[in-house]
Amino acid sequence: MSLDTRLSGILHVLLHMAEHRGPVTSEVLARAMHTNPVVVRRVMAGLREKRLVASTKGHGGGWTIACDMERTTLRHIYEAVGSPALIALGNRSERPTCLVEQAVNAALDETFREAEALMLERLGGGSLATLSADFHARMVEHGHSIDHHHHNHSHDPEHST
Amino acid sequence: MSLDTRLSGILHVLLHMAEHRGPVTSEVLARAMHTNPVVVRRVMAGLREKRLVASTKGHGGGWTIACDMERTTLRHIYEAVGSPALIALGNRSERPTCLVEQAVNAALDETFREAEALMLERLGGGSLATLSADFHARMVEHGHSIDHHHHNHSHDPEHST
DNA sequence: ACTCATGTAACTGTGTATGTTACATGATGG
DNA sequence: CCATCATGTAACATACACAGTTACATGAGT
Repeated sequence: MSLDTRLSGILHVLLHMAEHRGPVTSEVLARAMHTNPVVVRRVMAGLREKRLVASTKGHGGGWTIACDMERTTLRHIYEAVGSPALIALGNRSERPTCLVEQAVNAALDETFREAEALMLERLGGGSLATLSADFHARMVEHGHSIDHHHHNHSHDPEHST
Repeated sequence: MSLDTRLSGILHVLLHMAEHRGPVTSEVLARAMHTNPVVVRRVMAGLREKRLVASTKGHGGGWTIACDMERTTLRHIYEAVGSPALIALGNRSERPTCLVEQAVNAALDETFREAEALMLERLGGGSLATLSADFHARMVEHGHSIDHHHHNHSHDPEHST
């Protein structure tokens, strides 16, 4: 089965935005994410509805973070992209009349619910700030080498990736 | 995303088989599962390789359970159907050179791994016998009413669902 | 031999995430 | 005020995996 990568992608994009002072265009974010600007806008639209990011049009426009990164968790982001299914397995039929199927569903649903709850709890326990801090730690670990990441530390945000 | 229902379906089928004395044909199992006989054979092929079920051709042929239902766990069945992905989310790229993406992947992978481990543990903790017992308990609860499940208790296995 | 049932290949159907093109809308700057 | 830039969105194309279907070969039983 092909996996849903919207959460992964949008987190990547948000962390890049956090390193910028001004707005970042979909065009720039799309290059960092190796995808199309429209895909970025499509996913960002969900975050904008939740006021996690803001967009401005025209010259010098683009996307900016509009939330407190300390308070915003990965779960908030997950929900903003539409709360896609976390578990890849399912039952053949909900509300079956067959008792055999009811027993099977009950056993599997229990397992699925537990795993889903665990994932939501873990996502709710990590903030964007924590994630960004982890990124910075990795940067230090790599000796701030610009070659090994997509962000540059120059004072000109126009040339960052 | 559409869910993988092979585990659910095959468990349904196995529990029905457990109520039968002789072999059960793909045709009969397919009707209980509301699907096509070929789909049943396709999934059962994986179980046969693991010697969990056996198949016989010709008159009076069909599928029979070839394992100890006390010792066989849902995890064994899960693996027999090919260990499909449990988690529906993924990273946009494995082994990224971008440190931002590495940080994102690390955070998500940790969560995914934990949830996956939990699911495998739960699946490994439930046997086919337990599941079958749960089914029988449900049957008692419903006053053994034949109308509410697909299995009949007559002495003629040829007319069971 | 005839029938029944599995074994399997090949093809189709379907749903969803993703990618792309096209164009409208609105903001900025000269 | 008009050209440019960037978002907003619809519409369509693509990719992929599970599920369903058709067709036919193989082997077992009567």
